[in-house]
Amino acid sequence: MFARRQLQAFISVAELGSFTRAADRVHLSQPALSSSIRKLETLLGLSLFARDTRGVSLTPAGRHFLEHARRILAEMEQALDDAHSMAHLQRGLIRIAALPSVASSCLPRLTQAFLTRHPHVDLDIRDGLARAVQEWVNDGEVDIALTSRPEHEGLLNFTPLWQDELIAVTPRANGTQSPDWRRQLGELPYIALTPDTSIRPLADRALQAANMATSPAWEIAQMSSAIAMVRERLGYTLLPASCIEVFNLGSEVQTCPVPGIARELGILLRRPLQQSPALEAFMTLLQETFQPASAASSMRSDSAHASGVSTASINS
Amino acid sequence: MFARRQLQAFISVAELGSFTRAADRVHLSQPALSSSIRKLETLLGLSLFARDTRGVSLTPAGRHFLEHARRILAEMEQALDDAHSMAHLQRGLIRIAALPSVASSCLPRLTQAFLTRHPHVDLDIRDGLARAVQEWVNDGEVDIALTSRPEHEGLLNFTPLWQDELIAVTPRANGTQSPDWRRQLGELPYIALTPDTSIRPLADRALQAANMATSPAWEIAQMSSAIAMVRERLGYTLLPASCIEVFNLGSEVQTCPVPGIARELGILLRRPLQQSPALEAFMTLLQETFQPASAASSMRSDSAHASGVSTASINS
DNA sequence: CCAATTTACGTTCTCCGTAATCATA
DNA sequence: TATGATTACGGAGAACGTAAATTGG
Repeated sequence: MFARRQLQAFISVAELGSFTRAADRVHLSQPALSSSIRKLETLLGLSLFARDTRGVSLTPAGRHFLEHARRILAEMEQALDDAHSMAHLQRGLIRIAALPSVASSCLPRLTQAFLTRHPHVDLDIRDGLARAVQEWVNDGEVDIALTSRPEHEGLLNFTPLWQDELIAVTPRANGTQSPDWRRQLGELPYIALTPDTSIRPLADRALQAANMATSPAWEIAQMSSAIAMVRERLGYTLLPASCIEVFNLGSEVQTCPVPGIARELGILLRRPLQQSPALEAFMTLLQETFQPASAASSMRSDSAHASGVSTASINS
Repeated sequence: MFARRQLQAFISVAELGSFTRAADRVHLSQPALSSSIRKLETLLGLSLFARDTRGVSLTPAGRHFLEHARRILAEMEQALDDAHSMAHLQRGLIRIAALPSVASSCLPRLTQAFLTRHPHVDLDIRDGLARAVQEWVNDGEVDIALTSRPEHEGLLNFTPLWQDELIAVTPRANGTQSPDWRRQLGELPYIALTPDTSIRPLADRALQAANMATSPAWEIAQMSSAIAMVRERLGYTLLPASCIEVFNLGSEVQTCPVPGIARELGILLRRPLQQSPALEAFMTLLQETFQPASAASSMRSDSAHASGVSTASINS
């Protein structure tokens, strides 16, 4: 009851003062419209129109109901419009969290690409250290995060997309460079990032694997600070490769890849997945960016509804 | 689309976070509810819920639509309530017009009786001369009028209910009273009401039929003024019988019925009839008051809908 | 007789419940 | 395995259109 067409029919009859013309406007046969109005009257328990062979006019109750009907219909139309706008990405909001390294390397490019495609969707981006990012996803404060794999997934769902190699950042040596990164370090102190970063456990593992001391001489939160200390020859540090293009390392510093150990970066979502069309489009962009060739390996996208409603899901 | 139950179903699922429990609440089988939600999603073109084996949760679009759904549903409920209140005479308004003679004689009693039956219905009563009353009905300013029969009915519909006899109001004679009203008048001047009253043409016809002069010595708008003039022995006047119980005639005045000539009083409506339940109840009261025995002569009341919607009509 | 609405009736589509299937913890 | 959602399918009911009847000028 109170279907949309029924209300439109009623309003049309009220406005046109004629069943015949109203039936024409709402694309219904005149008897069907008559029956529809009669249903409405039965439902409400009173007459809405004063019938006369020469057209019809509203009863007082009908006039009163007309106001309700207009409000209901307007609200319905707006709900439809809103939903369609969202579905067609004419509006929407994605709250994105990212590690600082991601936020300062590839995320800006992704953002730019996404906004070019969907200029009417708002992006809310915040950056933070791994632990904070994980909390945001867990608490539903953000819809999606680009971060490292969490230790315990729980309700979280991590999909790896790319790997970030570690590099050793050392003061520039006077002699020739050694291809072995461990030779470069010599007896320099270890400038570590703080334990709440995603780099720190990785760096420690790399040092351990190389039989080197993991006890840091310094613990620094910001990568830029660590680099500055290296420039002053206070020690060496291990950073994600992506930071090379982010920071101005300067001539006093040289870098050397640390093979074998890499950081998994990817998408962190909370289950159950709250798929909005905008988020879906963003994940499609991620997929195209990081897996341009294969579209069926670890990312799977399947349409659910014939009418364009699709539920893409990314699983590891 | 956007049926009431569908919105209730959606809201229930959103609130309970479970199809099963929501199905129980809205008295639907769980598959039926699932299908109903699916229809809604197809209509809107997006997913409203993030499905998970352990319950469901709203997507951002779903959260947004929930606000719309609540507003639409609330408006629907209120429209239903309003209509039912009107239908059950828990509220309503009747705008009534009446001639001064009616408004000061039988209408107050009718009003009292109606308000006793239906204390929640508002009555808007205005009195005026015949011409004005007719205009009000014609312009839709009132819903019903208790007045005399108009000269040209046109879109108007008059149903006679009772007759108002004419009486001659004369200064008290010293000698014995004559049974013939014409003897009482002697050579007294004629104090007439103004031509826009319904009495005047009637009074003139009565005088004409009795071969008496119809040229008035005075023309007065208010009956009370005419009576006061008779008390001063300025002449005689012809008034509706109902005014006897309205005005304090005093001992200086005596009245005498004028047989044969009577004023038809009744209901004046505009076509098409705008039947509200309240107006219908009022007309039922009129019918009972003026035709307590016969219910089928000139007043006909027939039920239209099984659900209590009835369309009473009064035709001559 | 004409214009407009209502009634009658058959077809089609939708809604809904039962039963079976699927997915996940 | 147990819980909860979806699919499959069949019947009851609603929506709709065509055609005939009704009403009032």
